[in-house]
Amino acid sequence: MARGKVQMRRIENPVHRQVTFCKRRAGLLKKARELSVLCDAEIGIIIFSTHGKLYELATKGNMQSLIERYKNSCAETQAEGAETNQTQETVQEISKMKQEIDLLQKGLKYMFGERTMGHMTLDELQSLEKYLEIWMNHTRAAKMQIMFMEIQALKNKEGILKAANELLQEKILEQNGVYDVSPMIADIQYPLTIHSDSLTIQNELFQF
Amino acid sequence: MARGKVQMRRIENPVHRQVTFCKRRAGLLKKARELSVLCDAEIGIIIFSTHGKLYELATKGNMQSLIERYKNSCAETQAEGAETNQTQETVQEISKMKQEIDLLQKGLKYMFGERTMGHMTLDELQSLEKYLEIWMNHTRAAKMQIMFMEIQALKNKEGILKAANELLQEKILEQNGVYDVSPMIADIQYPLTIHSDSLTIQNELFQF
DNA sequence: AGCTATTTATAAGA
DNA sequence: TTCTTATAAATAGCT
Repeated sequence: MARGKVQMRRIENPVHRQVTFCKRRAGLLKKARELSVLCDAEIGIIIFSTHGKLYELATKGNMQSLIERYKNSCAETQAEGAETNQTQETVQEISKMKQEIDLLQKGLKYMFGERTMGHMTLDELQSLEKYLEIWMNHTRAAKMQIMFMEIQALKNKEGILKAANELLQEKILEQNGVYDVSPMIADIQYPLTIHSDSLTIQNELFQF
Repeated sequence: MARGKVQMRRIENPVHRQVTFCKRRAGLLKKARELSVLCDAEIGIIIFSTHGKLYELATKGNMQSLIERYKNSCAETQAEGAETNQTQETVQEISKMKQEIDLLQKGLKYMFGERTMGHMTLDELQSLEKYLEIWMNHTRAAKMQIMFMEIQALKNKEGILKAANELLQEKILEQNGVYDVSPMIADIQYPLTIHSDSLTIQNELFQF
């Protein structure tokens, strides 16, 4: 496209190919981001280089949620058993978050649109993004703590229950030396469905 | 890119946006095919238009196999359930975070200090803070998911243990009708100390 | 990694 | 949609 037309076939010179890969890859991802912004589209790109190195882009949310959406959109219902229930509710949460992200993007455009964005280089924007990220840790930390306490409480509960189980088993063995109770735990079916109450914390944390 | 520079923001005119979407989508897919041929790369593109219509491209094989390859390639990154307990590392992480917060505050002053901060009202700053917060959800979401899975796993464990307890208590009552075992749980001391291994998730979540 | 001469992509208009 | 065309972007070949 410059200094000579290029033939649409695999570039045989490895150095030349690597350079072109690098340049065009950057160009492709830029174009994708532009299309996403200009036309409000959700775009995901996965690139594997000749030697298997992965490059990816997901313009909204993450690649995982995009792939989920893709699979849903393809209507290829793969019966994967109970594990699908978990991801399904998670996907719902993610789409809810996507709405929040859209809101933000509009907000940020309002805040920065004409004032600074236009005068900032890509490097500056990347730095800004990093600063914002670090700053938010401060705000998040408090909310995170709630979650850690929740986890801790659950782990404590687990410990208590395990100890109780052991004592109860000992008690049984005292009373009946030959009866083996350990298979009892294995018999209890593992509950895979995420119950709505387990998502309460999530909702609280995303309210501001 | 012709007959006038275009601003990188959502095109508000729906007709204009649709036309641009159509043109740029074609351009993007063409670029992807070119890159794939020239550099022998495997490329997959998924595009969802504003109204959810799906457009896709997979340069080698089909999208399904590409997604499989993608997941395999990602699997390396997702270290699962590595709960190594190291209180020292946690402390180091916290001080590292404090440094990052300081860095950020300096960075923000640099970014906004003389340019816009001085011209922003308190209301504007508060709005800004809120927007930043919402934006960060995007980045956090993936990490949050790990925590929710952790919580879910613990709740499942709890459920199993509780059920096991009940069965064990029933068993005891069967064998000894007068012995009351319920106080046993209350007798176990509640562990208030947060053990270091429960903070491992925190470390992972604050790494970028 | 930068630098241009060219080729491409595409915004606006028809 | 599709075509045209003036212009903005991307980038091939070199350093």
